[in-house]
Amino acid sequence: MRKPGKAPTMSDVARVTGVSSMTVSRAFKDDASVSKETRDRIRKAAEKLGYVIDSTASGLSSRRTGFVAVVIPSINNANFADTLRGLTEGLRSTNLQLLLGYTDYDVKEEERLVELFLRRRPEAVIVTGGYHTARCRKFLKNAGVPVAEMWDLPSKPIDHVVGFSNAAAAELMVHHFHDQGFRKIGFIGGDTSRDTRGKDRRAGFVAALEKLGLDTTRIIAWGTPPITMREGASAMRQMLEQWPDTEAVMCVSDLSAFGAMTECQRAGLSVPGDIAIGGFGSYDLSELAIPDITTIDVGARDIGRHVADWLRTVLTDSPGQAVDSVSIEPKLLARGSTLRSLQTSD
Amino acid sequence: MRKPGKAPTMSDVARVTGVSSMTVSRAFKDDASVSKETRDRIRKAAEKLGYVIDSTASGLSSRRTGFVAVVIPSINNANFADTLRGLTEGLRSTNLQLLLGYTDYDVKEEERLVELFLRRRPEAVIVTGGYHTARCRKFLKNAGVPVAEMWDLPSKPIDHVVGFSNAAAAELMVHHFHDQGFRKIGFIGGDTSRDTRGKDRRAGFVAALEKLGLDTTRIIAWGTPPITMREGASAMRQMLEQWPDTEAVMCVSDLSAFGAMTECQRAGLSVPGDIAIGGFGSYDLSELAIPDITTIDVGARDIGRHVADWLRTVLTDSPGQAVDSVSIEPKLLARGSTLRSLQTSD
DNA sequence: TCATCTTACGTTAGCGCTAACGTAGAATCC
DNA sequence: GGATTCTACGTTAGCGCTAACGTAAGATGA
Repeated sequence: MRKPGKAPTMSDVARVTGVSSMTVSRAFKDDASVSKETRDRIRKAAEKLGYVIDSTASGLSSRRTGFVAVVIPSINNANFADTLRGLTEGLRSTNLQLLLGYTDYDVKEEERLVELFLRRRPEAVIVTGGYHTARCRKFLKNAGVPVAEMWDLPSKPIDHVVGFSNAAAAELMVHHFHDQGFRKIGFIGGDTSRDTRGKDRRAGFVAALEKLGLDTTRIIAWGTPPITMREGASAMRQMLEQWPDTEAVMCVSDLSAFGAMTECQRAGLSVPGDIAIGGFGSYDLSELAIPDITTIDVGARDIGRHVADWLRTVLTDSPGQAVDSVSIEPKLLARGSTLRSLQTSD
Repeated sequence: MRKPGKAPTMSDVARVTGVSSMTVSRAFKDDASVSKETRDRIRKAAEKLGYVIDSTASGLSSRRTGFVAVVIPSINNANFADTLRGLTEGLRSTNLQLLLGYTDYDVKEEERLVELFLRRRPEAVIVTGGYHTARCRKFLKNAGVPVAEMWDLPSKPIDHVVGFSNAAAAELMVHHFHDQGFRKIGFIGGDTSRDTRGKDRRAGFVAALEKLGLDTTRIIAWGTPPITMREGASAMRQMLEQWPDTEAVMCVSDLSAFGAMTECQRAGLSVPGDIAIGGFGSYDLSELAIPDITTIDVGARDIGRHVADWLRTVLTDSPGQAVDSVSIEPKLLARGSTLRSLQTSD
């Protein structure tokens, strides 16, 4: 820790280099008109002084903070991590910085975060999902900056959208089960009051079963989202107790699917011989597990990339030409956990 | 998006409520002396106007930004997520906000992030690990704010430290292997040029083997940290090819351990019957896997909590009384993947 | 009863930076 | 060769807020 006095300012750098502070300011921007020698002199003096430009002050003055507020449900989730990766990569060429927050799947916490973040005057706000508290919606609408909702296709978008239909994705899995000859199909997910994307998946699951004329009662809701592997295992235990003749189970995520599958295996059931299991999210885990787990790839990284593309257009390149919202097409990855034809003899 | 004009300021709120902007400022702080009625009137007017206080300006003026910069290697890692959770919980009572960045295990990227973050004038900086570029160290030392290094016990700490010895943790695993009667012991990890904690674990592994007089050559370095499940599987394939008589393998993380274990199982080897496998980090996965995987719990959440405790002391409560650095004691969790006595007959 | 304290505000002067405009000197043009 | 353009800076004002200080009116004390 540097003790003596306060941090050096631009005028300090200006003084030692014999220029005005405005020239120092210009020397720290890319497009400004400063001669190369002057710029190098200033930069060198700044580095020697330990000067670091103060974004707080420059943001106030220029009215450009360089912040993009991003709110995701969880920081420990391969899918959202992929989206963030796409975002980060797409914004690397800009000088925008992510102001990142996670809600733990709580819209009230989202509201709190959005308010906190808006105080920082971000140049754009990116939220996950299309469900928000009324107050949060108001904040986002009044923010005066571009807003993107991702990972969902809200019926009443606030502004820009990059997402997919969770219900349609769930339908993919149901149809796959049906194609494989399964008829007694269950669903494992968390408490739906929080995870709205999980709720949409479950709704899509039920709707698809109804269209096929199948039983829609085999549903276990267990645990607070994000539902863990352990909770997936507990849920499967309940499922087997309540409906022992279940032929296939769709899980709200790959993690719970893995937990459910290991629970079956511990109970002496063969997957998919005795019961088929599908997941959601295309985690590494679902590819490595034995058997590998059928899942749905939602193109998480693409979501981030699309959001970044839109951001660059709106914030820098050409603010005029609006980019349309993007609808991602989820893909089913059929694997061993639901394919009896692939099953190796044990 | 609100189109007309600019965002309302404090003076706008002051005007409609008939007070000075200073009173509005006070109405948005907790400890200030404003009558309850005036405060309520101001708050109500502000909400109606859609006024949100501007932290950029207040930070510049008060020289307190409310930011705590946090740099972690990865956002998709249950361990660091737990640490962040501990931090977030510990700071909830304050009005400090995390400015979060991830390095992808790259110290050069850490340097870039630290410089970027210092521009925001955080009130403290928290970094992961004790290895930094020279320029990054200089930044941190000159920052003029408290700095914490976590997840490691650096020999030359910059300021505060909350961590554990990765080498000692690896030793725990080696001794466990030895106790179980294993002598031909291997190590699977990523490219050590990046993941310095992984490097320390490997060094501790080698040192422990040497002390026991065992062969230290069975080491596979494969993949860029964070090493994935898939890379763990590939590494195990190489291990079995090069040293088919290996009895036990320590993996740098639970993820690679799971990949390695499934690779063995696919190859028809029994775990732990033919080969024992240990992981690191105590992920959910290691408990659910079949068999469950012996691992090392490093108290990730405690690390975050301790850092938060220290932060509260240094930044608010009583800046004078220094808190000592904290050394966490990793714990070995012995499980099925290394315990032959527990093995069930297949 | 008057000095003293307390409460609840208002005034003034910046925090460190940059937008907008100004300008001297050199380069360019026909 | 005078008008014009360009390059490389400097000057001025102000972004929106708060620290520090000031003050009027009521409360308190002996």
